[in-house]
Amino acid sequence: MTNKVRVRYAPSPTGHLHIGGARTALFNFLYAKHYDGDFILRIEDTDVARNIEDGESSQIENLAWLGIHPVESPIIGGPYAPYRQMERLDIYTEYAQKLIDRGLAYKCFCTPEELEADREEQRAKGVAAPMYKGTCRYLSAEEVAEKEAAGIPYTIRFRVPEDVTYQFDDLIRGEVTFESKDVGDWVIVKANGIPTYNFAVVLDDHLMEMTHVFRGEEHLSNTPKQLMIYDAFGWEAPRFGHMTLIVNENHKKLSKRDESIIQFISQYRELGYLPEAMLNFLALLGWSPEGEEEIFTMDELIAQFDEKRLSKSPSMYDMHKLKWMNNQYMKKLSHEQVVELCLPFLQKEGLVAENPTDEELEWADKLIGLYHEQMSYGAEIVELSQMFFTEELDFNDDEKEVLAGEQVPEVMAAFKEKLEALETFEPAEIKKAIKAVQKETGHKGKNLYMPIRVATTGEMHGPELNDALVLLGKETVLNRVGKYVK
RNA sequence: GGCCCCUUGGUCAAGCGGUUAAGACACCGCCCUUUCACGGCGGUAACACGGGUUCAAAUCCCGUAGGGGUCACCA
Repeated sequence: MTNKVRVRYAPSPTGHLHIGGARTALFNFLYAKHYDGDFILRIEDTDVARNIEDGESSQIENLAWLGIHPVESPIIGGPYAPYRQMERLDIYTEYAQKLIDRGLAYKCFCTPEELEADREEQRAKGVAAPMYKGTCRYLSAEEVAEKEAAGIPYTIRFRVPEDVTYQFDDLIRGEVTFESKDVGDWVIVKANGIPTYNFAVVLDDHLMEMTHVFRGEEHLSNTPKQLMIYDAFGWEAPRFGHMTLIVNENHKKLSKRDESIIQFISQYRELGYLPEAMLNFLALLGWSPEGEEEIFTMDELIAQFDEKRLSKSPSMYDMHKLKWMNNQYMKKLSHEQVVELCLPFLQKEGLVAENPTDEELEWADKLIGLYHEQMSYGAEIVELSQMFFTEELDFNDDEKEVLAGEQVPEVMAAFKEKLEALETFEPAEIKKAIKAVQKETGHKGKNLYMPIRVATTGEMHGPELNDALVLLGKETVLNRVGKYVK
């Protein structure tokens, strides 16, 4: 047996690829690649009711978009196929039977209602952590046979040993210890014959020869249950590494229902974020590089990834930083690439025609170029360039103050006059016109440029003025300037 | 509430017994730009608390407090 590193990402196809899932997949992937191991994808689809139709394909597709490619998966196949749990049911049944045969698991005929009532009762009595009280634990063979013959549905429960201490050396947290007395006999196979997560995951990880498992901290308390199964079969457990949770601004685990944060990779893709930036950003969520550099390509991440630098405390999801990160990558794009990325957003809003003429295309091309440096993500072009598409400009207090300057009417009148005299409306011409205004009125610097900028663009911060005015068009500029001439 | 994990600036985070306690995002200021953006420079701002151990503690140990996770026939 080789000791090649084998890790996996095992999503349930109950939804699309989530930030947390992507981060988990990425860290497993980086770990595998760093140690020249295998990264595999397994689908945990045992919650039949919650599976959604395109869950699996969406997971795979978005992972691929990020550049995370498994070497074994339900699509690619591999030596440990099948990679969908629902196609491995025989395996789970077989191993569950082995446990029953050895008295390590038993059939439980309690109904969900009974169990629920029991939990309620325990809680009412003030029991801190209600657990299965073991009604069916000591059923005789005859009783079991009788109930089965009567067609009563049953689950299979694991017979949790008494007074066993489960300890493991977490790659991230160090020694972690749990006591078996704190966990009740738990269900390993549901009444529908499908295994539960904590049971199936062990069989699969063992059978697929996983050497390491990096997963979210929410799984920490599942670990003792899984360890019980490894013990029961006499298998060696993989090394676990429980990664920090990604939390929101209230320090709570990101919930898929939380709408304050965009949580699905596909949504970022749709907003025009770049996969390289997302990847880079995700890599910094709960992991830190050795030096001060923060911008990394996938290959650099693979080279640098070190499980010892995985953090223990939660990472707050920082949208600001993501935008900054994406901007870093946007700036590296060529002009053509940015246009390709942004144009569809303008078209979707109806700001640029679906089938633009050459002139329209050239205009849009320049417009996008205006914002290349400052843009955080593709869709942002729409709000950034908003002033090109509205009739009435809105001014905030600072902007109104600029326009209320006493020199404004004079500057505007002069500027209007110069513009009207222009034969061509080109950046260089406009620049000259503004200079002429300066000479004529004696106003310069902010007193000169700001009123012009605000009156024409509605913003104090914006793109290169001369270029913007050209794209705005002489008529519009004259119009907007005209409003401030007495 | 039981169990488990965590605790350095607003946020992420370096630090592994001796440092003026890095860096990044955000914020503020200055410079560049006769404007803006980009960029550059600089600034505000942190070791939760209490006990130990030690010549020396952000770093090790024990408590306390706070936060989080988890307690399903979900994964």
